[in-house]
Amino acid sequence: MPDLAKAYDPSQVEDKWYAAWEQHGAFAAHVAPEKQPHTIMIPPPNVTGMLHMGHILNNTLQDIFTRRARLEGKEALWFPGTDHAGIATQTRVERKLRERGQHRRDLGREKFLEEVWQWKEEHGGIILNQLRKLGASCDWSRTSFTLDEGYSQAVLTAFVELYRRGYIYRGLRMSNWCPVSQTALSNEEVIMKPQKGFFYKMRYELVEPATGADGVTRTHLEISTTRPETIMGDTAVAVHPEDERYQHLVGKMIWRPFPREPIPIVADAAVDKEFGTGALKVTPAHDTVDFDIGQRHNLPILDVLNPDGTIHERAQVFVGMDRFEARKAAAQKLDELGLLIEKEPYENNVGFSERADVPIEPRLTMQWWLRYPKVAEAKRAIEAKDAKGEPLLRFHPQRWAKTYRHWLDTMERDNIDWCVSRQLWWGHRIPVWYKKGVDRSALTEADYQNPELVHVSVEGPADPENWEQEEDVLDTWASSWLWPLANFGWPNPQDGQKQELEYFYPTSTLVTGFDIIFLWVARMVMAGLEFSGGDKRELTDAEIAARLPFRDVYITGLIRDGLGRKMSKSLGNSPDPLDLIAAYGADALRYGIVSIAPKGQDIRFEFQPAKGDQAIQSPSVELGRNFCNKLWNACRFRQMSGPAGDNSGLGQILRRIDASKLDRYDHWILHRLIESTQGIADAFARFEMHPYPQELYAFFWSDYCDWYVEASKTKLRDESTRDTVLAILDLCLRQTLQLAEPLMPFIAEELWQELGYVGEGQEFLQDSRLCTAAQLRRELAGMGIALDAAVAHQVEQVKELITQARALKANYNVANRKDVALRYLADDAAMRAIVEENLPTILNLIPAGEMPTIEQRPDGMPATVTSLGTIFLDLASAIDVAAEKERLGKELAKLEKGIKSGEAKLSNDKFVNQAPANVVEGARAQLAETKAKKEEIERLLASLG
RNA sequence: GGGCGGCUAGCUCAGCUGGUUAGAGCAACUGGUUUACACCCAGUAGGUCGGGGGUUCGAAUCCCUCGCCGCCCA
Repeated sequence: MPDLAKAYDPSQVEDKWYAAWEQHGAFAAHVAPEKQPHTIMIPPPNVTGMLHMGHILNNTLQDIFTRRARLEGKEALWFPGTDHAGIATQTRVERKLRERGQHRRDLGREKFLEEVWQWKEEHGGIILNQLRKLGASCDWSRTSFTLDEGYSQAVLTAFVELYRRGYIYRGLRMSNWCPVSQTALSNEEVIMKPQKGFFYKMRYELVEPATGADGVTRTHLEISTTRPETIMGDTAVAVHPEDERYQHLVGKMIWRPFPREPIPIVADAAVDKEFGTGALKVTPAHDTVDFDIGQRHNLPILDVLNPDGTIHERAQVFVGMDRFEARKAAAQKLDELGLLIEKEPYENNVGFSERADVPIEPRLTMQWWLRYPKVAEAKRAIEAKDAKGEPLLRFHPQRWAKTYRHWLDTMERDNIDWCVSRQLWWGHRIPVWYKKGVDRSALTEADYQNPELVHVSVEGPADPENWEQEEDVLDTWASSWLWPLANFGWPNPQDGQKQELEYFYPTSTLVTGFDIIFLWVARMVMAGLEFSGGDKRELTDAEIAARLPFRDVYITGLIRDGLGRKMSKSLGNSPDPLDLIAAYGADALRYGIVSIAPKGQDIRFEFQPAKGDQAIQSPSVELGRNFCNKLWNACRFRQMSGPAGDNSGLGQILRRIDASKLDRYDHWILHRLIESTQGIADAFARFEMHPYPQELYAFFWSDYCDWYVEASKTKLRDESTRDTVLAILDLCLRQTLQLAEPLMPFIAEELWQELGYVGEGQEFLQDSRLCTAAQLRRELAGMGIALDAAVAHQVEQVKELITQARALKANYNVANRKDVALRYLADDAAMRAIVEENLPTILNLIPAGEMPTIEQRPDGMPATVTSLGTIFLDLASAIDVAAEKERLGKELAKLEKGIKSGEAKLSNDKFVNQAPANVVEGARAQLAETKAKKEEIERLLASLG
């Protein structure tokens, strides 16, 4: 009796093995010079985050790459950790304080940070434990956090170095301001969203009426805007210098309606003549285009908004009102003044704060800026080729390199700098100190270089009592861009870390979503190029290759719901992955998510939430669960089929095979095993994970279970072949478990242990080594088993014959009769040999009671024509001649179509002469086979009268 | 406005540098439980590969063009 239960139950298996792996330090990686390193740095999730479907996909893939590398004998390190997520975490703690009626300023900086650390301690480990449920084989002993002591040193060092190298400056510039978080943001954290609003057409009164070239005298100028609440900040009206309608007005004054004040009309090429009325109200404090116009015309900057988005006293009207309330109020006031012409519905793109999800305000603020280093080198990384002709930095799928490239081009062309300061407390405080009493807003560029006034260092000034530290902290991405470096102790490696950095860096593969190619991937590349190695302005290709933080970037798609919508909390269309694990098991979820993840495309994940006592449901995860169960039961069948043999290694299993006892099926399944091993290896080499579960499924389910195991049942009853067949089953299962382990580690481990595959001195499946297709072929050859592709092809023909026979039975409604009598007719002796040799198996698989070979075509029997000959179904009663004729007629038409196309091709001299010989030969062979079938069907039809 | 994708069976997608008569899974339909698995087995049906043009002996595949759909950057 088998030890295995009738159905696979992941709950009995998963936690047990994860605990065992962790206890034995199975995922710990060490410097091992004799082995090739394989390193993956986890994209650090937010420390207070929760696992969502995106994490499942992303981390399953990382685990697959890591576990596969282990099986290939590499020293595989998957480095885990979390990100302090400045805005997100601070916002959550502030929300908690608000519930207590407090504000962070009430506590002061230090006390507030204590609160955040407290929150981090309570909620910080959750997501990492969730990853354990998924089976993630991270080296947890290394778990890192971007605000750890050592990591912080690295972040501050990077800042100080960049400052020293001249990449960092402080300046009053237009930046993206989030009125909710009350901090500046970088361009990359602003999401453009189409927003429904109104386009207000209004008129401003000219101080003096003016007569144009057309002789018409105007008293007003029409202007359109989507933001009337900024009228109070207008310091000019601008028109295009070549706009004939307005040329006579340039240089004149016009009344700002409220507060009523004359402002100039200027000419500026930035104005779009075609847009709206072609006249633009200029609010330099609240729009980047307007700011630039203001700079060109020396216009005053009148900021009428408070940091929280309410109206400032300077505006004189609507003071204290929220900006959106003020918009309505301003429109109404325009109307009251008779200045509003019309208000039409309008949709435009508005920048939203990624975290707070509110429209950002372009605002003139003092911030710290970083000129991106090594932009040219970052571009060369995808262009320069290594010795094998591959790019130094590879994106998978490759097209994402274009996106990466496009962003770098824009940064370079438009001189866009990175705003790295944040007006937050949770983060790395900028390591800059100002001499007490210094007016910071008055500091010049030269002052910043004067150590008497400004101190920049990691340690801080020696006399801190005389200095005040900068209040701002750094953008979280300005810490995570050092992730691959800082985690190995850069810039001050402690004991042993120096070798670690040398060994594990550059890392192998980065797995991440396309949405952070700019935020993270490109910046990590630049940080690696700038810091991994000495201070050097320009790098050679070899230096780029050595400094890059990773070689391959695997870009995943975005998970959407069944309707194609982005998954979000507010829509409630995102399943809790832990519910799915509870319902189906982690392996099933991993299988399901990888099998629906096409290359780099968005992924639709269908599911039905739990309802009543009905657990959560998902078709793709169900597929994974079914596959697990199939794997389980195939192993269960193996246990039931005979006593266990020595399975402790590939060699031990091979020695149990008697090569002389192998038949066509054995050759065929071993051939397929090698093909699948190769197919999966190819998928890994190309970084295409979609074919991986498919190949496993096709081999294991469709070939091994549906055909080989079924065929082997006859031979298992025969004492003379039994041991050899058992050894082949063991061999196939062993290789399958190894191939499946990266995808489904839990069930693979359980079955590996259960079937006794654990080798001498080994503990887990991961301690074994995966044979390549070539090695496997060699090992088999070493045992006198030379696989013959022609023999494998014959089995495909036998499969076709069986399928045809089954279909014939089904057509006559005797599909489930096992005792039907068939007749077999073939002129070709070779064909007959194949069929007769395999007859017991064939009869078993059809199934049929008998199928003697006959010499004469019998009358009155329905038949089917296969590539190995004709099969007749002997029905005791007369057949339905009309129905049989119709069926054969349809088949005949299909064949004739094939013949027509084949003949057309072969009668074309150009095809015969120009196409490759094997293609022509293939066409000939197929035509001959199709013709033979057709002729046979014609004979059958004739015999029906 | 600039750029990047997608359009193949009812649904989700494979079909890579052009080469046999276009595939898979799911769903549908028919039939099945004598002991690996109903989380199963066997079978059936379903596509003029978004439209049009071109290159070629040969196009789902390459080129042009048009049409939708999605995303990114302005």
